[in-house]
Amino acid sequence: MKKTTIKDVAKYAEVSPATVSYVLNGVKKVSDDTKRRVLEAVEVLNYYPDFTAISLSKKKSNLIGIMLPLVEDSPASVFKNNLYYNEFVSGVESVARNRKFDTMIAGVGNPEECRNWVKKRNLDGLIFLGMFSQHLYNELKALNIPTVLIDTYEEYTNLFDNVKVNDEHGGYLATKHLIDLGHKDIGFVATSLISSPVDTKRFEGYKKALQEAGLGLDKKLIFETKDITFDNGLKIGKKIVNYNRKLTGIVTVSDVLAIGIIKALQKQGKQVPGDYSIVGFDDLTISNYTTPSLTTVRQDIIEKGKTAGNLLLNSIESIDTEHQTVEMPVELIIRESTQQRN
Amino acid sequence: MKKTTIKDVAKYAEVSPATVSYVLNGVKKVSDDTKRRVLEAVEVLNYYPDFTAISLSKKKSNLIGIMLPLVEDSPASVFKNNLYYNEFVSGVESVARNRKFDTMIAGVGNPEECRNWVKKRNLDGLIFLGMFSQHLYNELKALNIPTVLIDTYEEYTNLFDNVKVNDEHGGYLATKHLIDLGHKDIGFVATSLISSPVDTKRFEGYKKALQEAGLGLDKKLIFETKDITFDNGLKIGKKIVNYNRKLTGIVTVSDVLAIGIIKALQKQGKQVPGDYSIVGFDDLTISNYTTPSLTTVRQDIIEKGKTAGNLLLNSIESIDTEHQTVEMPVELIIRESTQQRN
DNA sequence: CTGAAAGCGCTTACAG
DNA sequence: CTGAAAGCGCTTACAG
Repeated sequence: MKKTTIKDVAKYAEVSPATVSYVLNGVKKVSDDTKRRVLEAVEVLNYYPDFTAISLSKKKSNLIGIMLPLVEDSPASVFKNNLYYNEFVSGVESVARNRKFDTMIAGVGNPEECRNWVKKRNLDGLIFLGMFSQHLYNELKALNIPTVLIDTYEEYTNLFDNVKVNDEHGGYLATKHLIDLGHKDIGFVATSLISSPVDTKRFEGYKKALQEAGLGLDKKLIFETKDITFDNGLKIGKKIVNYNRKLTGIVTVSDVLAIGIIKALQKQGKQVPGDYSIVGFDDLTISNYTTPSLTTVRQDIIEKGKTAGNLLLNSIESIDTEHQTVEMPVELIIRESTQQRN
Repeated sequence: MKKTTIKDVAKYAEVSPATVSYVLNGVKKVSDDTKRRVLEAVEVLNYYPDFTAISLSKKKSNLIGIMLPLVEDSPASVFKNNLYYNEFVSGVESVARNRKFDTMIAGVGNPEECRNWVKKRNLDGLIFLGMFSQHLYNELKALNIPTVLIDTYEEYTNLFDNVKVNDEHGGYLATKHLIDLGHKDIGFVATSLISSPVDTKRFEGYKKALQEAGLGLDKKLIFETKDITFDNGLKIGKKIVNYNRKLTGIVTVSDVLAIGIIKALQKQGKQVPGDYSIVGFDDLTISNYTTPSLTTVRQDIIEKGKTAGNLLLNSIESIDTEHQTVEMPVELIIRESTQQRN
């Protein structure tokens, strides 16, 4: 079955291919009569323009890329551990689809790889999910294509569009909630306070809440772990059970971590929220599934993806010309993992 | 920064663009000396061929598509509920990447949409995740591009490559496990035994195990629900608590359903596995996170994605010319949601 | 308002 | 072994 091309349409409508292109692109004033004939031909022949050809001649692919950190040579494991990405990608995809863009996903190992990918596929724009080296951002800048960064606080980051979340407020809400429930010995679990600006922000909120309540900051109550995995949550949970410090409330930087901690506590015969009240962060779909279900700071991740997608597309279509930073709101969702202190 | 093209390389190497193309494609015998000069030029100029152009002239895009059922006009909600898809897509992506293909994801609303997408983007192959109408498959056949179907049992399905799982054996393993633990009153929870062939197969396994053990089949112990969601699990769980039939073991067609059921049982003050032993299906990442963690029939979903990807790419590259059906193995993973009957 | 022609960056018979 | 030329399916100054 031979593919219908613009020539076929032109022939059928008895005009030139150029004219067909004009009406399809809404460019120039084509007479109504001609327009009608072309549209009819398109209809009859069931014609759909070849994006590859359009892409080549317009130098625009209608394709955006979402870059993920590459682990073990494939984004697979990232997806497996980080339920968060999943929903984010869906959000982006959904706005892209509505605006006639397709979206591709790729893991980025090194800056060269990223650049090549953009060149190879003529990507119109990029969304970066996760943290990358400054070197990469320099490359990006040189590439000079619309780019939006997610959850970055680094300085050189202002050169791009940004979507982030009110992390400080999130940390504050979680901590305040525990304080309101009567907890006084509240721990904070994060990946790394120095290398993760996001966690640092949340920590600021934690400190602020403590301070407001006249509670001191006990450095012994701060737990750091390498990255956000269930297993790391497990480890911290075990540590907490045998800890030589009083501790009844735990603020966490991620649901997955919180779930791991709860699981470990339960295994050691502890009750949540009976013995420990725990707050997560993100409100993943699964936070509802666990027992106890998780009290958490919700960020609307799909909405975040949509926002990033719209920002990017606006920039591609020159609707917004200046770099913007959008901060998404955050909300405390109270479920079963927290309760009044005994 | 102007893009480096094949002409630039040709000029630098003092050959024709055609020759550059030859060496890059390993076609025809180019003299070693020429080859060396070309390769050097490529290196020096940091040249990467434009896939868009290649795609247009070769009529091959090095792009494969994964089609998902479209819910609410976007695949977003599908992803949100079906943690399964997520891992599958990662598997496909990972083999595609290794074989120099990129992969795109799209929701498919109707057959036309699907066809247009293939034409628009010159997709080389398609993977279908989920169930679609026979009408769609007819369209597909007409499109005549390599296609692999996942988990289908319908007859017209033999016209394509297939990847499925040993569903019957899975149902058997789950049921046998409960029987071995002393359970005699074992329920079966599925979506729809008539409209879902996958569930029917698993049900066959369930029946077989009962029969082998000399246990009768009680139709009152079969629960059907519309689709696989946590909420539907919740509903069935509630129903089970107040059921007028003895029931201590539950075989389920999905982890998400099982988790919902457990949650509902726990809410009503029941113990799992104390009062009920429950077996899931899939072994999603999160099955480890719940309390109790889930005994389940594991299918290696990432591996399934990889298999589908390889099948598709083999077919695209004419390595395999005949339609194949691959059946993936299944394995019982015993965790905390099942125990000896009291 | 409409069309001929050149161009986007590659590939591939064909000729030599 | 190498290259000139036509072609893939579009778009877009430019001319009329």
